[in-house]
Amino acid sequence: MTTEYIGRGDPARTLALLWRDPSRARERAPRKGRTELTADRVIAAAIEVADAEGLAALSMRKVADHLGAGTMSLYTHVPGKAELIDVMLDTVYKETLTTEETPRGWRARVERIARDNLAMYRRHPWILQVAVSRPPLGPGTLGKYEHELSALDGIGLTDLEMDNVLTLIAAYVHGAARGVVEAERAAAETGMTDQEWWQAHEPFLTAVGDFSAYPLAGRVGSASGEAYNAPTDPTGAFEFGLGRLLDGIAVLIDGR
Amino acid sequence: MTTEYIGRGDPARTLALLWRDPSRARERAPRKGRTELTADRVIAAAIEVADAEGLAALSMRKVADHLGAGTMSLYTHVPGKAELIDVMLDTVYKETLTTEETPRGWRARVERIARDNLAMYRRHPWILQVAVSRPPLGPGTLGKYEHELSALDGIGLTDLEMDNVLTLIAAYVHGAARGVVEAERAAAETGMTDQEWWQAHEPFLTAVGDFSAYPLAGRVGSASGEAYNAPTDPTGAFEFGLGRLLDGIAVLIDGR
DNA sequence: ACAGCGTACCGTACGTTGTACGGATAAGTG
DNA sequence: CACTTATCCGTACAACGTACGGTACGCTGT
Repeated sequence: MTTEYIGRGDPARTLALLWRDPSRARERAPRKGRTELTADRVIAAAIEVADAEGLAALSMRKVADHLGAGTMSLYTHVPGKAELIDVMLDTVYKETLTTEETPRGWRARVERIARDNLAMYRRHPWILQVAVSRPPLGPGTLGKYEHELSALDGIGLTDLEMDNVLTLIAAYVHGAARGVVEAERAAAETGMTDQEWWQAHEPFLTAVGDFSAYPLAGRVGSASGEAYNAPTDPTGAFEFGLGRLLDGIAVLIDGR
Repeated sequence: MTTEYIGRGDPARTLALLWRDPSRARERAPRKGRTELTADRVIAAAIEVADAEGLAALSMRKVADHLGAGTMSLYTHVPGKAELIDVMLDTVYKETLTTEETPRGWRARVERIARDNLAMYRRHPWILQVAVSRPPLGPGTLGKYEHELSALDGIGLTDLEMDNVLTLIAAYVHGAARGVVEAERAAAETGMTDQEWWQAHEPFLTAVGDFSAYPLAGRVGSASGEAYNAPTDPTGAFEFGLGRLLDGIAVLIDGR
């Protein structure tokens, strides 16, 4: 059921929040007997709620409850929900910037990027619902872009090609991750396993009748059904697609 | 700002609606002086609203107003909003099944599928927000699957590979289409052109300061900025990615 | 012609959402 | 000890999906 979201707040307010200076965070002492509310705590709590219950269930009231604060208190630290989501996104991007050693060879590096992104979507599935064009220009977003560009630098691609390759990977991983994540969470959200879902549909479906118009769908559908014991196998599909994708990029790079 | 949606209704009710028999639609005459309300009219109106204003703005009240009916009258013909969205999706899939002649050669056929899907997302951007796993098992969805499988039949792929290739394409096109569509609609939805958006961010951004940590991002970003006079060029990115994707699939097919 | 029934239609109401507004409280400052 | 200012939050409003119950009218049986 689950309504979903696209973050789009006031640019200036969002930027101020994104680049807020943590060094001079507290100039005033917190009120006695209170755990102080800060932008960081609000953002962290919001991410927790979104991780656990999805963007649909992310409400200002729920975040406030999570913090033991009044709903309207959040607005002291965050301009509104749209801006909050923008900042949540940038915060997660920041987290994903691990300092692991980078593999040798562009193919291994690109593969790593793809897998890191998939892992991020798995940890924070709500990110799949947040708009991407005109991203929040925060340290996390810029850092992630820089990091991913570095995987492609110096192997003979033009700047435009580097950008295009990253866009290609981002598009693919986003799409494939949707499949993986939705399959993972489908059972929990609908209260039905894949098996139960099929069992709920099948009797009705066969009752409605004539599927001779869909011979290929029947053949291929039951082939993958038998192989995975589920309507689809998103993780296997991710691996397959990633392989083809890297092959296609290799044609470009190795052709030089 | 815009909340978004994932359709997930009661399976049995959705199926009944999906496979409803149009031949015996009306057994009772419409009430005098009224244009009769039907499931088809509700669905069509809902698609119109979603096309024009986005899934965020799709409300039962608005659909009813569009039809000159009371809000609760919709529930006579449609079980609820979640089911309505499922059926809207299947209806659009049905529309896209054109009977154009299929090109010769798998590459041209797959390219056509990708472009057809992009065109569909452009016409009905809200589809990008609707969940895909456990799709509505209606005539449109099945027909679309069958149609796309037929482009890959008989060229030496296993059934599983055929399914995986389609999943790959669907994932990529979905991701790329998001970029295209969001760029197209960003101006309208935020009331700012790309230029204005940059102008709103730039002064603040340079004021915040030090971007020496992002040398590649700066170089590549301004390279594509100069080339397209915009932060990104999603349509060009779509073309580039599609080319690489087809190259990668060719490695698999031609390698046989 | 008329009674009775079943369906189509819809007004009202409830709980939930984001957030504008104004009031309360307390830390910092003179 | 007054005054300023930032923090915190209670109340209120409009918009949402939809449960519930009522009304009105076409159809069927007599």
